[in-house]
Formats: sequence, C-alpha cells, structure tokens
Amino acid sequence: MAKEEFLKPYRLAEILRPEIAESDPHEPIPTERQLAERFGVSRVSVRQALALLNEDGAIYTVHGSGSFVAPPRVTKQMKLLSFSQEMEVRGLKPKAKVLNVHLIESSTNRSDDWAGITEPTYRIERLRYGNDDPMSWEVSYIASEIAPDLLKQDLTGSLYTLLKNNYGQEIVSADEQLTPVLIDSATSTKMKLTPGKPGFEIHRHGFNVRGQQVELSRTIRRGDRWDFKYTVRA
Amino acid sequence: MAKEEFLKPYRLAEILRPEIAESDPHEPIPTERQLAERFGVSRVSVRQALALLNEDGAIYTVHGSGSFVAPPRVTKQMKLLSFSQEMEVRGLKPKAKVLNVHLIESSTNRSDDWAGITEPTYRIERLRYGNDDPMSWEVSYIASEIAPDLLKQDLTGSLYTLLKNNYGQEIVSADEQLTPVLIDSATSTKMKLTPGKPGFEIHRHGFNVRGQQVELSRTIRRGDRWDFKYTVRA
DNA sequence: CGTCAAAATTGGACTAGACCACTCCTTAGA
DNA sequence: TCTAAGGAGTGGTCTAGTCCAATTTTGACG
Repeated sequence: MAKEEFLKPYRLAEILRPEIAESDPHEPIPTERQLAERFGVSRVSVRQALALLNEDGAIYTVHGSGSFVAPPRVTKQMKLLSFSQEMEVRGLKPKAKVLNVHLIESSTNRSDDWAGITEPTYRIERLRYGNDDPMSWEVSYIASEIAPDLLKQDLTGSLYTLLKNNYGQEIVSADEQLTPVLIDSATSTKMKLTPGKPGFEIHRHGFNVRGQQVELSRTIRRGDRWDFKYTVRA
Repeated sequence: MAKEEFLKPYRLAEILRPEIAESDPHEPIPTERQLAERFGVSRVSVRQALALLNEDGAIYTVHGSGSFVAPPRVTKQMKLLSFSQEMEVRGLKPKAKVLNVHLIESSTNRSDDWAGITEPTYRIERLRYGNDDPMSWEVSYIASEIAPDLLKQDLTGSLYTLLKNNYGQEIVSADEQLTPVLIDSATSTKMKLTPGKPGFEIHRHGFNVRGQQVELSRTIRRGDRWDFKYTVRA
C-alpha cells in the first residue's frame, strides 16, 4: 500500500473523471445514491466528489433531475497561476537573475502597504526568465526577522519555495493589484526591450497561514509574452 | 417571517462575524464543539460557517489547536467583479451607450472561440460609462437562437441581467483572457481619449448552467481608471 | 388521446456520532 | 531542574440517516 492515502471524495472524483470524459455531452451520470452504493461510500462523500467535478466544469447538476456531462470548453483549465506554474504550462524553464540585494535598516515614507513588513527589511531586485528570455522585472521586500540570513541563500530560484523550505514560512494567499502600463525606458533597458511597449504592473501582498503579511512585491511584466487567464463564477 | 430563509452555515457565519471583528488578532475563538452546542446546530454546519470565515480571511484555523482571529488586511475584500459590481464598489453609476447592433447571418473565419455561438448571431457594440465618463468599449456576440427579439430590447443596461430576466439565460461562469495593450486611435476616438494610452483587452466566453457557451465578447478598457484586484490562494 | 394532480425520484441541507491526526499540557522519572 | 511519555482536547474526515425542494413520471379522469 502506498504511504500517501488520498482522501475519499478526491479519489472518487479522479475515478469518475475518465468515465465522464468518454461520455457524450448532456448524458446523465448515475444518481448520487447509486454512486454511493457502487463505491461503498456515503452520499456526502459522493456529493463532495461531484462538487469537485462541478468546479472545473466536467459536469453540471440540476436539482431534482440529476448530474450531466458538461460540453467541452475551448479552454480547459483556467486558473490564476504563480510564475513557476505558468512557466510549466507554457513549457518554459523558469530562472531568476539577481540584480541587487541589500538590507534596509529604516526608511521614511512607509505607507499602509508595509503593514506587517517590519524593519530591517531585505530588498531583492531580480529579473525573471523563461527559457533565457527576460519576462518580468521584480522587486520583493521581506522582513529580515522572518528570513535572517537571506543574503547567504541562492536567490535564482523560487522565492516562495525558499521561504517555505528554509524558514518554514509558507505563503498561502496573496492580494494582487494589476494595472496596465507602458514599460518605461529604465525597465525596458533592464529587460532588453524597446521602450514604450505595453505591460502589466503587479503589486502583491503575500500572507502566511496565520494571516500575517510576509512579502511585499512590485512586478513589471512584459505584455507581448504574457496574458492572464482565469474563470469568473457567479 | 421573511420569505427568504438563509441557510444555516451562512447565517451562522454572519452572526459570528461582528464578534470576531471586535476581538484582537490571534485571539482564539470558541471550539467547534462549543459553537455547535451554543447555537444548537451540528458540528458540520459550524465547520461550514468557519470555512466561509476562513475564505475571506476573517479567521485562520490550526489543526489540533483551534481557530483564531486573523490580523486585518490592508485590502479587505479582493475578488474578481463584473462591470456593474465594480462600478458599485467605486460609487459610480453604470450606463451603456449602444453604438451599433445588427444580425450576422453567416460569416467566414469563425475560430474555435465561436464554439456554441450558432448563427445567425447578434453583434452588439457598446460604450460603457461610469458617471458619464467612458470606461470601456465592448463588442458582444449572442446567438439569435437564444435571444430572438434582442433588437427590440433596451440595451443600455446590463446585458447579463437582460438575458436572465427576458430569456431565462443566466450566465453563471465565464473564461476570461486579459492582455495589456496600447489603445489604438480608432478606439481612443470612440472613448474620447488621447491615443497611445495603456489599457486592457479582455476576451470573454460566458457559459450558462448547462455549460453551454452563450456569450462571446471583446472589451477594451482604459487603464488609467481601472485596475484588477484579486486574491490568489495556494 | 390530452390534462393535470398525485406519487416517485432526484438532488440539497442538515444532524448525531464515530474515529483519526495533530497539538499542547501534565506528570512521572531521571 | 530537565526531559520524555502519555493523555486530554482540538480540528479533519467520513458515515448513516432524516427531512426538504425540485423535477419527472405515472395514472386517473375527461
């Protein structure tokens, strides 16, 4: 028996997924009570499995009638992804080049954005690459309290992974603000682009499980190689 | 008694919310079993209520220990919002001006994006206003099959509301793709902007409960008055 | 045949309770 | 005084079952 034991609803959803994929759109799937008996689980578990399948658009459910195979979508899985995940999806190898790292002892002009980022603070300026092409320019701020000897670490990989593995600081959620901008000449030079091209500016606040702000960052991302795909639900 | 009867977990969450707001960060809230007894509901319902509070960052939960009041965030509620909702949040009055509406009998060059939008199809070109300022330019395509006499309708309000109320076609989810662009001169003229300003281009596929594509749209939104705020979760 | 009210069937919401996994505190022992 | 084992308490997962709400089917009646 494998060490990792998957939870029932999740596993059940994975079992049902290929069956559903083979069926025609709008074809009914077995009733919740039938599935419960067939797999020897409770109806609650079946319902959670169906909820998972509903979420990513594999099926749809009609009260009093049943659940049915959903017609295929042009774009299968639309989600907000991290830099590394997005790179994977696009089949590119992520990399980071450190432009500048230093410790800020104290600063004036600290707005509300800084709540939770105590001083002294590390300032990390990096270029992010996909297959050796510069994709975005990024400045991150992390309190030295949280990652004491950050300067000794290898910063060419994922900052999130480093924080998690070396300092036990997992960033589980982040508030982001996205603005369209013209990339200015200074940033264009750093990214080896011609100036005046459209891009995104992203402000991010990263939080750990306890809801404490651990990261603050500002990103300029080129627009010709990047777009955001996501699904909105009512 | 009000006609609308709220579901227990939702109602319980609303009852707990003000209590939590008054407490200090990291202060423990009562245990699940205590809450269940106090409100005369099952532990399952309590857990669903706490899950709601966890989602919008009011509390955080630690396995084996308890649930605690989360520290306040700079930005309270970050979500992806519809045009009308976004206007409300910003305290602006939404309006739409119809530039052009007509029926397309048949067209060449129909890409995969059009899957589900059968012909003949209505093409609706509109300007979207917030407090009399043009905010975005929008082209929507809707199959005439779905909304037969669309030309007779008032198109200056929300298209979604119209589809729902007059044709029983509720759009419950949408896939969107967001690209940063320089607003070209033709669109700038329509929106009464100086050309070359940064903006968003949004492609949207809207789906009904049955997972059928009902709407296809392309939007150009000015960047100086608009940004996207959202929360990413692990 | 068609109509329409009643019955059966299906999903939706909730309960009470069992058991597991993790955390934290007590306490016996060195 | 310190340490490690153990137990109590917490959240995490799942079950079996009840009742409600929406839909579909049935069948009596015209």
